[in-house]
Amino acid sequence: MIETFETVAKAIADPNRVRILKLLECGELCVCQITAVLDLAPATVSKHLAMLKTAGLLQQRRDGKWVYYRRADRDLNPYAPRFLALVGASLADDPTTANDRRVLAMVNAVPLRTLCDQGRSAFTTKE
Amino acid sequence: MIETFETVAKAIADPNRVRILKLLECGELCVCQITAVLDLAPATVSKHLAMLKTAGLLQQRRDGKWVYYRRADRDLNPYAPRFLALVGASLADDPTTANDRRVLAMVNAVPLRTLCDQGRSAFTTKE
DNA sequence: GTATCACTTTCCATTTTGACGAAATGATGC
DNA sequence: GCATCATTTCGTCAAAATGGAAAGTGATAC
Repeated sequence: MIETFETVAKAIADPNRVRILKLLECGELCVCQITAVLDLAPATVSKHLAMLKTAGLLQQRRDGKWVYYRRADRDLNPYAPRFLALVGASLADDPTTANDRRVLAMVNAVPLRTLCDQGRSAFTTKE
Repeated sequence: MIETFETVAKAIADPNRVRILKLLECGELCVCQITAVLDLAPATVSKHLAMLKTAGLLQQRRDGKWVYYRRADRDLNPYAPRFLALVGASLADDPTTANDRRVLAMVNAVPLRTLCDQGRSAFTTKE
């Protein structure tokens, strides 16, 4: 019980994982899109996503080569919904959150193929 | 902002600190009482309490030699109330929480002086 | 004043975490 | 079959977290 609680609490206790949760409030995203916004190594993002999934906060869906993550709708962890609600009610006016959303808009403007090929430079070097 | 959030989230992400928060739902407690229930070194408990206080989850009060901690009533951290509510709504039927409350009852049955002198043995070796 | 007591701070050892590159996986497309 | 591509797992490292013993603080009692 308390171990289950701990798993979710620890999952929330990292700023990059919270950024991921805030991003996914706008809808599901592919790993390469999340990677582009966070500006971290793919391996790092993948591990964060795995932890959030283990904590029951996220669910996974594969579509061809791409893997999409979204906020969990079924509750695999009894504490997950409460934590998701808490994150949802927090950081609405946080600068990092706001900036991530701005970057996400640029990411969304680029086709997935281009994004995977060129990574961040697909939109940062776009005058 | 997100750093402030992170501070509280990290404070919650340790089982012993959650145990402390659950204990303090019953009312304020002296450090030696908390130490007796958790069965950890005083230095360790003190450090956990300091972290919870820094996170804005707890407040402190000195009464003579004794220092009492209680859940924060003023919000020093904007996210603290939400986290306190979340913990309050969780782990009601957790075995660790239940056992801690049982031990707390025994601790409360012993005068503070005796408890500080003898520590845990003040009630564990009471046939 | 000094001694004592409850607690806190300062180390230090051990464990855990977060990050990345390199190699492995698993699906697509030829 | 094989090559390619998005993602994951593995191995490694530095940084952070946990726990406790020892020293330090600050209040009480004499």
